[in-house]
Amino acid sequence: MAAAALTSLSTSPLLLGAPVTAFSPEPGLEPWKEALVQPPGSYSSSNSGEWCWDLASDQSSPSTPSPPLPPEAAHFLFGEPTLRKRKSSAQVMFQCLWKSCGKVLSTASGMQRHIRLVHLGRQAEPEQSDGEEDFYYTELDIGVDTLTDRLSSLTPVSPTASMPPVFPRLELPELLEPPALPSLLQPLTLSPHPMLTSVDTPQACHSHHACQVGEAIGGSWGQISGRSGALQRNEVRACVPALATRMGMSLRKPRGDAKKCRKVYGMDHRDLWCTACRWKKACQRFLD
DNA sequence: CTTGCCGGGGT
DNA sequence: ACCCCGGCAAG
Repeated sequence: MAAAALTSLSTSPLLLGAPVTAFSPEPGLEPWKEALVQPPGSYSSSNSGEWCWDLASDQSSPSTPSPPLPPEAAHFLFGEPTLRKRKSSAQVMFQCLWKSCGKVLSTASGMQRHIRLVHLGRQAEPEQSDGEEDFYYTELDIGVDTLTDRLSSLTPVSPTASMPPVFPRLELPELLEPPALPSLLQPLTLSPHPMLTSVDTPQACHSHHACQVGEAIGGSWGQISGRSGALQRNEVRACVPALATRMGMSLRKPRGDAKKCRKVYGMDHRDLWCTACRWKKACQRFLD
C-alpha cells in the first residue's frame, strides 16, 4: 500500500513542475524516519549511526539511459540527483548559484537553460552541453531539510575517496563567496536562521554536533565546495554527527588571528601570560 | 618549524 | 578548584 502510494506520488507532476504553493509537510510522517526505509543496496545497514552510507556501493546504482553529461564527470561523485527517488513530501526547486543571481526555477532543464544562456553565454542546444551548468545550480527541497541541502553541498566526496572532485573551470572564489550562501537561503527562510534551526530536530541536534557544523559553515568550511545536489538528504540528515567526524570536520574551533599571550610577551615572560595561556588553554586575555 | 589549545591528567 | 603537559591542527 505504501509502495503504491509512493509510486503514484513519484510519478505525480506535482513533484517536478508545479509551483511552490502546494507545499504541505504531511503531518504524521516524520521525514527523518524515512531515512530508515531506504531501499537496500545503497546504504550499509549499520544501526550504530557511525557508518551511514558507503559511496562505493552508491556508485553501483544503475546507470541511466542517456544522461545529458558523462556520468563520470559529476554523477560519479555526486549521484544522480534528478533521477534518484525523491522524498515524497518535498517540492523540488532549482536555484542558480551564480554570484548575486539566485534565480529559482521549478525545473532542472529550465535552470540549465538559464545558466547556459545568461551566465555561460552559450547558445548551444542542450544536447551539446557538457553538463557544466550542473555546477552552477543547486537543487532545493522546499521542505524540512534545508540544512541538509546545505550540508550535502558541503560534501564534495567521501573521505574514503582520495581524488578531489572534478570542477571544470570552476571559479571557486567567485562561486563560493559569502553572498552566495545567504541568497541560497532566501526562499527557504521559514525561520530566522534555517541553517541552524532547521536541523534542530530531536534526532539531528541531539549531541550538538550538527549545530557546531552549522557554525563551521560560516567559517573556513564554507569554502569546501559549492556543488549542489548530491548525496541524499535523508542520508545526510540521518547521520550529521558521524558525517562531520568522518569528513574530518573537527569540532575544534578555527584558530583566531589575534596574537595571544605567548606571542605578545614571549616565552621568557611566561609570568605575564594569562592563566589560561600558562595552562595551555584558550587565551582569555586576547579573545578572538 | 611555531603557535594555540583540547583532552586528559595530577595535586 | 588549580595546575601541568602530550599531542594535535593550523599556519
